Amino acid sequence: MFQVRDGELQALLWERARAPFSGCWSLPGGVLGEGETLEESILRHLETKVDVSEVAHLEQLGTWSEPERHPERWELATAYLGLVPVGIDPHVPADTRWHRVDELPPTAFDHGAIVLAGRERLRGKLSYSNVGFALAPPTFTLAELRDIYAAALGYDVSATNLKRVLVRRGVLEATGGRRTHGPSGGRPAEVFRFRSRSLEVTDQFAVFRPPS
Amino acid sequence: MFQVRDGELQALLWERARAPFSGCWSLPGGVLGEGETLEESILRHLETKVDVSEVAHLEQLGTWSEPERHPERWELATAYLGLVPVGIDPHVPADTRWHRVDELPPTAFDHGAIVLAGRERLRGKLSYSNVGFALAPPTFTLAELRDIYAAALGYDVSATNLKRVLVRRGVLEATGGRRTHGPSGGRPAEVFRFRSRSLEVTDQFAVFRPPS
DNA sequence: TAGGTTTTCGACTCATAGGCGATAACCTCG
DNA sequence: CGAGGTTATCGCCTATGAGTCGAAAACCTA
Repeated sequence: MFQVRDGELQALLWERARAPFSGCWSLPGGVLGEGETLEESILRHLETKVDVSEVAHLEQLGTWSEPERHPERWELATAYLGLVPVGIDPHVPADTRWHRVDELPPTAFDHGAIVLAGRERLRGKLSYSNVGFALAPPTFTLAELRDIYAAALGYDVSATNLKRVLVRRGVLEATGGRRTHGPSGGRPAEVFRFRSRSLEVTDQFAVFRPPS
Repeated sequence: MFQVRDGELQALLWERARAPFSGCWSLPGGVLGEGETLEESILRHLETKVDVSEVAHLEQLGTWSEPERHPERWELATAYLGLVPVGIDPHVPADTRWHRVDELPPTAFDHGAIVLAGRERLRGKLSYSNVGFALAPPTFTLAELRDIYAAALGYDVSATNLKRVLVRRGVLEATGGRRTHGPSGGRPAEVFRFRSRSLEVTDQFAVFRPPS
């Protein structure tokens, strides 16, 4: 589970009280039940940590199978990538905390590598899809969206260019409203929203394609 | 396993002799052994069908977990995408055949959907990576490479543009050799090869990025 | 109403992609 | 050996999308 918090990309982890990896931080999840779908299972285990209705996007990341990943048992793990919009502060249990992806604490198993794989997946999709909807609140100004993209991508982003690109692609649309920033004044910003709140991929990256 | 054969993208399938899905066509694979990596397992099962040293690229595609996918048992499947270069004609058992992905025969389980998911993954990566190396022979002319791309992508491709794009990206390089086409004459074509024969992703698709 | 602040717009440059005709370099056949 | 056919390649053009930057717009406070 990823969320942009305090201007940085953070991941939800819980601290293990028992061996193996006691004291290390671990991804939320658990054992797959018989006759259960992987996605059902993820949501079932997630419910013990957060309100799953706040998860705006969920997709399968991959399956890790190295036998050494677990010191005691032979156990595969299928990881999912989940995104929570900014502005939501889900209630989490005492052993569970958000951690900056850039400075992960010691992690259990291969969970550190899985988190980094999830970040790369997210970064790629931000460029060629509308996944941003799952990180952004329902409506937002361009400055706010720029900060979200910058946090997730890890580098500065120009608000001018971000708007042009996303509007041209039909990903963003103006709500018509305006919002003023704070006590310091400044021109009120236009308020935008994502046209769709389900994953859509930009087809423009199909290269070598003759314009039909 | 995909290969471009007779100018079309084809997938390797074997015909089931026993229930369930007797007479339907099935993906090569089998049950994961204890303490085995998924990739090791795939290669082990594949060895009974083809010479695995001819597989130029192998990557995990995803894990399918719907309980209804198997009529008798509860069974997950992790699928891999493998690519074999043109020109190789691996010896396969009697029950195993290549099938055009565009006209799949009746398939067992959800294997039809898995094949189509693999094709989409391949099509995407052809645009933003050098995966072509795994479909092309060691050296080739541009006309040959164009035909491979056209077969995999499903639409015509211009050789002029293909060369320009792949050379600019540093994916292709000329060997210096030339090759003449056949009895009908014509200017001899330049011979190319892929600069690298392992997967490399074009970074140009990271949009919103200021040129550092 | 002046000055500060933030947002937005427009003009420009740049890089990559795609189209098309011209030319190059081979063949075969008379 | 030259004419005509065939295939490959190159050069020039256009189109499109991305990135930069400065100017103007629209708010605030003093």
